[in-house]
Amino acid sequence: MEKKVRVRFAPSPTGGLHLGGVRTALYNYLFARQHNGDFILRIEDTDQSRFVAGAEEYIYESLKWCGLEPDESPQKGGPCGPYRQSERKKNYLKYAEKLVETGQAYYAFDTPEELESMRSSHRTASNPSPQYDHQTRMHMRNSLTLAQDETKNLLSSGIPFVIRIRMPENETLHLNDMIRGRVDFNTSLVDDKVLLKADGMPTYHLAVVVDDFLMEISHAFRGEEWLPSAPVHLLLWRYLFGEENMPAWAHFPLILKPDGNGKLSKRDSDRLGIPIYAMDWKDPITGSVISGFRENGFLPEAFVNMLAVLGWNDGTEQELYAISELIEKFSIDRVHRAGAKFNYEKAKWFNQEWIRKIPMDELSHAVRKIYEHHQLHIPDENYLREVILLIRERCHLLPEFYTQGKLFFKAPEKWDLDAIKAKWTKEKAGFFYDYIASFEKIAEWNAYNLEISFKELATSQQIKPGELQLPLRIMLVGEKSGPPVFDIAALLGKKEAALRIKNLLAETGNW
RNA sequence: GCCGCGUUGGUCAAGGGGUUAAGACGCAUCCCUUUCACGGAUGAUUCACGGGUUCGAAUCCCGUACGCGGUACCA
Repeated sequence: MEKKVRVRFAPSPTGGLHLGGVRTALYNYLFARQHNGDFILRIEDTDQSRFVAGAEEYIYESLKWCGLEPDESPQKGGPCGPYRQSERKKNYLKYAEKLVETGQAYYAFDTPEELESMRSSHRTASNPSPQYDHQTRMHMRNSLTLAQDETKNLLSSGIPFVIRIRMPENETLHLNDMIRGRVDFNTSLVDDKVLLKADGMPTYHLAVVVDDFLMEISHAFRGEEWLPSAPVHLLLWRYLFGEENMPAWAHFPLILKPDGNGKLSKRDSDRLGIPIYAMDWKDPITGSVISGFRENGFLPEAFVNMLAVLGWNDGTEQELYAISELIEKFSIDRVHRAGAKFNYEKAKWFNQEWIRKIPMDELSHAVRKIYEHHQLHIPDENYLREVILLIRERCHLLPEFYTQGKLFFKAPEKWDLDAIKAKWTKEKAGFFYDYIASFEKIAEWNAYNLEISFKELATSQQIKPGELQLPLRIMLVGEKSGPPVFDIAALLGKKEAALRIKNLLAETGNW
């Protein structure tokens, strides 16, 4: 019988959720959904010293914003709880001890100082980082080198100890990665990783394996940085639960910084002025804020879409996908093997596309929040929608709905006078007075009629209509740019349009 | 150093023995618009290098270079 698909996203709560993390979560989610499986959030907080308050909630909220709500999580619970490794501490010791009994692991009593002295004494130019491995382990203080009673005594005396895996010598391990195919490792080249730390907490290596087993994880997907330690996990599965029960592995490529090389990091956010977290993350210790896509005006649909195709495509020319479509079309074997540089310009393009794509209800809700935040008075929903219709195609980021749309709610406070002053004449002023007067005769107040009467009047006064358009624009909105002038005037309404024209006309009297 | 993973325009990428080597972002020019955008058209910039295998290599093989990741009682 087929094993039920269960996929976990297992971040450590040491800060915000960067792009690589969200993408891993996304791919995990997509795979789970397309196989009708479960998507699980498991918090890997076994390193208490690096634990950052609030980070766990932040991760959960970020996932929710992205539309990737887990089925099981510390917040929601589930049949395999608890979902925080720190609360599962009691699970791990027995497995580590079992490995010691079978000779596949051993107790080690070396102090940090002793470890450091081993490393420094073995350090050479050709071996800058000596490992605790088959070559050095017999020179250290552990249950392999100590007499049995001595080990027993040390253990019962309460002296701190760790349990390390005993890597076999010269064995070739094959990992079948869903993205990379077969990857070979020689066990002699992998060190005797600590499995259980002196504080009784497991390291990641023991914890993933035990938890993946206990939580019946069927597919284990994570970032490429984990590939080098995969042989340890493989061996642990073989020793503890049987290799045949091991989840299928896939290691996703890294997301690289936009300039230069290397993994995208939170420092790049400030340096380049770009968001790299899903949502703003405020570090509770330093108080510094790493900016997020949400606060920069991204739609979650766009953010997720952009991330999905950064390192994956379905082989067609399609680039725009709703999450439901991604569930349908995503396939792990089409995920790229190479890391991808993050490109903020392209990210903005995705957002622009999604601003056009989402339903008006959703957009108007988001835009209303922005306007209310800026304390703009919205007369009614219909007016709001008319404004959105007019400027929607011009916006890349949500805050632009404010910069481009505020003129519909608030008269300009200053005008770009330089744009019209030089070519201004008394005749032009006269034209605008007449134009306002003509408003009363316009049968139906709309952009088309406004334009027709504007042009007719201009022609009758022997002024080129083109020369009058820029002044009209400045009168209405203060700036040279924006949607078509007559559309603006139409939407503003007769009274407001006339008022704005008069205001500037009063100003021109001083020229 | 050692181990692992990579390498198609500036960026994301399709293509997996025969292609004029797709497409998108960005850039440039032009058109549309008497604004700015949007849109449309056109263009510049590519298979890391060296050897093989083959009638034929971006594609297969071997080297090399370069980049990244790992080499913690961090995840």
